[in-house]
Amino acid sequence: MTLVKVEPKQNHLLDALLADEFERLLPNLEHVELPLGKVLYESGGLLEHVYFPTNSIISLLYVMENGASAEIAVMGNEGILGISLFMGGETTSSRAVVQSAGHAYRLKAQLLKDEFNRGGPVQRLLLRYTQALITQMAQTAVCNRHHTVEQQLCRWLLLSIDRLSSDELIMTQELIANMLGVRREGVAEAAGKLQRLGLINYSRGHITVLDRKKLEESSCECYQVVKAEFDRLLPARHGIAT
Amino acid sequence: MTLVKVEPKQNHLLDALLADEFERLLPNLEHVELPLGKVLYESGGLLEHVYFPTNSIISLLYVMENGASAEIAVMGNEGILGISLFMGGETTSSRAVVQSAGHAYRLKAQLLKDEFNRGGPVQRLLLRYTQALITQMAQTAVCNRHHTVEQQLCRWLLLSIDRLSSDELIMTQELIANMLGVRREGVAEAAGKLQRLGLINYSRGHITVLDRKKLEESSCECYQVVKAEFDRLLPARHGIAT
DNA sequence: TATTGTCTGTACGACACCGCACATAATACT
DNA sequence: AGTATTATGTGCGGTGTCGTACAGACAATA
Repeated sequence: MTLVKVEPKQNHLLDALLADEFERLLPNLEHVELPLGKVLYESGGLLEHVYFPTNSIISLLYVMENGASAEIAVMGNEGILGISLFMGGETTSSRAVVQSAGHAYRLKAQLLKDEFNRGGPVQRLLLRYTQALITQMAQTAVCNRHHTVEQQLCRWLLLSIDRLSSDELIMTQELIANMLGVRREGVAEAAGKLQRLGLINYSRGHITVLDRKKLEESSCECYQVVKAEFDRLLPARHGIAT
Repeated sequence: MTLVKVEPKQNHLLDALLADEFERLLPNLEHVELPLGKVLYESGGLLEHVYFPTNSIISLLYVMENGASAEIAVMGNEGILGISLFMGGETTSSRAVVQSAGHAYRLKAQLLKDEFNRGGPVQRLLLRYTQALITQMAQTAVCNRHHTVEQQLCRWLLLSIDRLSSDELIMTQELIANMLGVRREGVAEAAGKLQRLGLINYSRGHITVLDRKKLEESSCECYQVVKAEFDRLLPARHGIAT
């Protein structure tokens, strides 16, 4: 996998779409840079573009009245940001934040909506992705209820490196805490333990996954459930078929 | 509102669908009884029918490997059970259980799928409902992270009576505990407090909401967020328009 | 080099919830 | 009526997380 060459192929969903009649939209794709922390959608705001991340990660974050937050879902090069556009809601009650800096292709909202409304394979693929996203949200709810910070941290790290095709993350513990909806100290404790066990290496905002296998073992079942569902609904990377 | 007369109108979504070209499906609607605890879908199983609850409530429940459970979403006379059918997944990783006994109309899976694939207003309405459901799931995730059992119990009671158009529930604390993913004792404690405050009346499986207003005040913001989103996406009850 | 700001590690009491055990109360059964 | 079953209330120690506070470590900059 070439991570240097930047082209639409780097987003699997976009790649699959382009393989089909979606191709005519290619000139409308805009390659944009997404700096860490940038807010792409604000809760309740209008969606002007949809985003296909390539080497970036975007978090859907819900921010409560008292300022506390929790991550709802995360999307990277496997998906698209902005599903509420074609789902008919036009807006969401959550915020979209760049969790890992990188790039994405973006497309004017109306163009994607038109394409979706044509029905056919493009629509089916987008809906399948949405279903995968629903599974992720549901599992997040379960995970928040039953699992420890350490387990959740493992799950979160795995979901992140999967979407980066890399084993290094640029991410402070403070930010991870915001995502998981826990205290920074809780993340520090859990991360410290994982580091002592040799699963990861943590140093001032740079996390490196050293032992992916053991990380999966330390994670709760939620990671596997979500991954399996994504693999099932969005197999390989091409072919909108069916 | 006539709760005695049983007809498709008693499900708002179905009602809206029937108002349109969906009418031809009327003879295919089957009126079924849903006893408490009946499992309509099992995790990973195939969906043979979709259900439009009238005076019943259905819970989407995720059951973990160790047996612990958590409610993902709840649906009543405002919605439909079986969205993963037209979303393309065919199956879900959660279980659908009757949380409050009653009735529903059901329809063969293929018939709904065909109707959905025609596109147009029927499809748009089903997708808008799905988006509302997504909001509910997302809010459940947040709620599980940040709110107390007491707050969640209030939210849960409100969501339930809204879907029954009644102020009485038939539901043991044990079952509520399963839904919320907490211990029965936790529910007992919270319910006891609400009862002492005069908000509800609890007696061996019969809950009566006495002071709905105060119940809303004791609930977390999650209830209002979900309700507002349902009202926004599925206004009034008729008219598929737009 | 020195200083400042950022990131991380650790400690302590408080609190919510858990798991367990058991007592009480209401209902169903015979 | 008496008995069994089910539903609910309560208490206890244990644990995970919170809120707060603070100290150390590293990085950037001057």
